[in-house]
Formats: sequence, structure tokens, C-alpha cells
Amino acid sequence: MEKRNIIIGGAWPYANSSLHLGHIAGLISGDVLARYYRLKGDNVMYVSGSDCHGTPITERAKKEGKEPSEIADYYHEEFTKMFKDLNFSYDLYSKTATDYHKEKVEELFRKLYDNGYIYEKIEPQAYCEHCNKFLSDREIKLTCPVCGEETKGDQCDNCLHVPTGDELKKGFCIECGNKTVERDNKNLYIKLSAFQKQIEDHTAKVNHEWRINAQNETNKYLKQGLLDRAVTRDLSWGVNVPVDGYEAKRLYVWIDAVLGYVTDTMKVCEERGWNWEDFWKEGNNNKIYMCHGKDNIMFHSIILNALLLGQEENYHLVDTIVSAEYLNFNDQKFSKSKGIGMTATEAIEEYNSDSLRYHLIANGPEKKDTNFTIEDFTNTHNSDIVNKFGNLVNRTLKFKGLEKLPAGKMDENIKKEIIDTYNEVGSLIEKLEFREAVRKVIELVEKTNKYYDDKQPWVARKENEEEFNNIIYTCAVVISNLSNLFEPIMPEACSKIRKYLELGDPSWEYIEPKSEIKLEVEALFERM
RNA sequence: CGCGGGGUGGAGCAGUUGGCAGCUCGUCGGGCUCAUAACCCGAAGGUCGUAAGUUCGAGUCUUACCCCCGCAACCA
Repeated sequence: MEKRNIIIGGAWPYANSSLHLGHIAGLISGDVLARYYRLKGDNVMYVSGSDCHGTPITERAKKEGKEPSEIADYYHEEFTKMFKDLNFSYDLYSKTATDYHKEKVEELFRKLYDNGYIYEKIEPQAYCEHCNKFLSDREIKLTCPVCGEETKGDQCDNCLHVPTGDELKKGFCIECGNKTVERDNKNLYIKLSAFQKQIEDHTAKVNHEWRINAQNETNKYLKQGLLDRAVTRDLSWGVNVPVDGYEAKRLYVWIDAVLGYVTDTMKVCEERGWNWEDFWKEGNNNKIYMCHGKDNIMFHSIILNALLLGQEENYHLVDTIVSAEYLNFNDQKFSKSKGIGMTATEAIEEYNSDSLRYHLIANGPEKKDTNFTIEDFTNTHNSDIVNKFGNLVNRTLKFKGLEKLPAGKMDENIKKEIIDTYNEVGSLIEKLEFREAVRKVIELVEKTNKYYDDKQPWVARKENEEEFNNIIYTCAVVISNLSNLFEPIMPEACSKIRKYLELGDPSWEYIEPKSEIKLEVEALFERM
């Protein structure tokens, strides 16, 4: 089969606070897909990066007396290390605050402008005469007309009321406390409405394989009719707006961030001597996946596609939205501000990477919110990973007194099971049913443990050497193939198995190890 | 009437187009001794949120209601 050019985009995490396990639960699907398609032999471009710009980081920097870049860099480094420790196999994990990214985004934005999809709109907006700047809703403070508490203009922290335009007019600058006034402000808007038909048609063509939440969320916006959206902000931290008169403003972070998939691809291809257009332009047997949480859906299914369409350069649009529901922690929502949950960095310092990956995938919030507890995690680790998988490896390759892998005959029924498992698991991964895919692989482990018990190699060892050799060899073949089948889920353990059995590079097809290999095997996992 | 998701044995979940209610863990009993007290077999345990309806037949479709949980476009 002809090689495909596959882009896997992992959502760009915002570099303003640590990522928690819920974020990872949404992003891990990208790594599963990337690893799987590489095993299948396709050209994979798996990219992501830290989203460094925007108002929250700017505000925080001001409050802490730092530069925005200091904050962004701090978290970018934390994210980079955490993804590496969790064995995310990005072809590039960059950040938006690089000259390369900013330059390319300016070019892409300019193209949109030149093609007539960007226009200026002048509207009255709250202004602080003391600070000499326009204020976004969240920079206005006011007394909530509903509950009477003092709160910010975007939404009342106390009663969740969203202030109306008239109510905001009575607000004060959150920084200096001065009464705000209204002044005309100009901003650039993107004509999302111009892409309504194209995005509708494209969505109808591809969304049958999306998760329900992505279909619904996207259809909701399409049904309401796409509204033009402001793409500039009154900030000094971000990507410059390459339009005269906008020198003091910066691009809206979402525009900048989603284009990171394109700029990352360009960068990787420059370094490897590839053509980035093979991945992004129509007609190259290409496919584009975007992986993220449900709050990111419309930015990928609508905004990104609009930006690509607006280039008028035959871009291939996003095919598949892989949107996760949320992972809760002990039945509560992970909350950066309330400190509920566990950051990904804490988790990876404490626990084994493969086990975290396995549990987050097997227990992933694919169709609905799921819950993470240490109890469940411990249970998964000890039961599925150590007792079933680890034990199969040990009882086979560390059989008492066994020094070399014996030459034996492969059991035909087990061989068929293995081949079926490749087909079923592959198809499940392509259908984005990762939980079920994991279950199928562990099922093969269970069947092999049963085969082992039925065959009783400890008896055969004493009575029938040939039979013993066949049993152990058959189990070793299963283990070899598990190192392929589990590669997208638990890459570290799989790499160890490949080393023990001298298997070479992983692939998505049936393999057998050489016999007479000297067995020097360490346990893959430790019980918790 | 803002939108959406969900309520299935002790816990966590599967149940695709309606056809004898499944899985993992836990519990109880048995087997085995190669293996990190791991592995294998068996058992107990559910009127599938409530009520009504469609149907030969509904966890699965329709309607109403009761709970839980998310999200609502200048908050990434």
C-alpha cells in the first residue's frame, strides 16, 4: 500500500501553569496514533508546542514583576521535560514564542489579509484614561448586579453571572481602579462567515468518524451561522500584526497557536529536507488528525480550517477531530486554581511512565468524563500490567533453569490469535477506540496465560522436552508480538522486550524471534 | 423552556443496527507451583434512575419526570 502522509496535531498547552493528568488524557491519543502509523510505515508528522502568548500570561507577568517570556519559558521547559518523560514521540515540540513561528504566522496572516478575509471594525470599548489602554472584559472590575459581590467583567466569580454590555459600562479598571470610559477602538476581524459553506461541506464529508462531542459542538456553531471574530488584541506580547496601523497590537493567541501545526511542520521539513507541502496540500494521500480536549473543538474544526481555506492554496483541511471528554480526579474537576488533582510532572516523578500511559488510555475519557483515582491506577498497574503482562513475560523468559530460548514449533491457533489481534487492534485505533484497543491486547495476554496453564510446561519440562520447547517458544512469539502491539501504549516495556529477544525495529505485523537467544531478562515492572 | 453528556450487580465500566444482561477489580470456594502470593477454574451478586408507551420482544426506540456532570464565541 502506498505510504500516507499523516499529520497528528497535539493541542498546544498554554504556558501559564502546570499541566495535569486531565490534559495528558486528552493528548495521549495523539501519541498512540503517531506511534501506530509509524509502525504501519506511514510518514508521520506529530507536532505540538507551548502556547506562550496572550492576556493571561501578560497579566500574570505584570503582577509578578516579570517578563511574559520568563513565565512562558519556565512552563515550556516543564512541559518539554514532562512530555519526554512520558515518552511522547513528537517530531517537534516547539513553542509559539520563536522567531521562526512568528515570522511564518505573519506570512500566513498577511495572506489572509491580502485575500480579503480580514477587515477592520471600529467599535466603542472600555478604556482606562489613567493606564492609557483599552480593557478587555476580564480587565474590568465591577459590582455584580446579581449577587452584589465585586467581580471581574468576564464572569462573576461568585454567582457566574455574565455581565451585559451596559453593566460593563459602570466598571472600573482592575489595575488602577479608575472609572472606565468608552472610546472607539479598532480591531481586525476574520470573515468566518465567508467560509460557512465550505466548512459545512467539508465537515459533512469527514465528521462521521469524529467523536459525538466534536460533531455536536461543531454542528452547533455551523447551525447558528459562523460569526466573524476579532483577531487582534491590545497587547504587546505576541505575534505582530503585519498590517499598517496595527503596530501596537498583537494577534489573538488562538490564531497564532493553531497555525503552529503548520509552522512546526515547515520547521521539521526544513531540517529533514522534506517538502512540508506533502503534508498540508491536497493530493498527497494525506490525513490530518487533531487531538485535544472538548473545550478545543471549534478552534480546530472551524477556526483552523477557516485559516487554511483563507490561504487559497489548496490546503488539505483537518480530517479528524480527536476530542476527549474530561478526566476528573477523585470525582472532582481538576482545577489549577483550586489545586485539585495531580500535575503531570508530579505523576511522572512518582509513577512509571508506561503504567500512566496505559491507565490514561484504558480509562480514557473517550465518550464521557471519567474519573482518576490512585486506587484505580494502582489496581490497573498491579492487575493488568504486572500480574497479567509482566507475569507472562517472567513465567516464560525467566522459567526456572532456562538459559536460552529453545527452538520450538509455533502453535497455529495462537498464531491466528496474534494475527487477528493485529487486525482488530489496528482497526480499533483507526476508529479512535483506544480503550477497546487496549482491552483487545490484554485479552491476548489473558489467552496466552490460559494457554500456558492448560499446557503445563512445568510438567512437560520433566516428561517431554519437545513439548516444553514448543510451549515456551509459542509464548515467546506472543511476547515478541506484544512488543509491537503494546508499542503505542507502553513504549518503554516494549523496547526492553525487543532488547531481550533481539527483535530489531518494531512494526505492525506478525514476527517471530530467533531461537537459542541467551535469556538475560529483568522484570518489566514492579508492583505498587 | 440556553446546549450537551450521563444514571447498568460492592467499586469502575462495555453493551454497535431492539432478540436469552457482559468485562475488570473486589468477595467466597477450588486447582497449580513456571512466575513479582503472580497464573487458571468455579460461585455468589443486577426488577439496567422513575413512570408510562410502541413492539411477539427494550438496557437498547418514544414521551414525561427525578438526580449527577460539563459547556455557553474578547476565559487558551
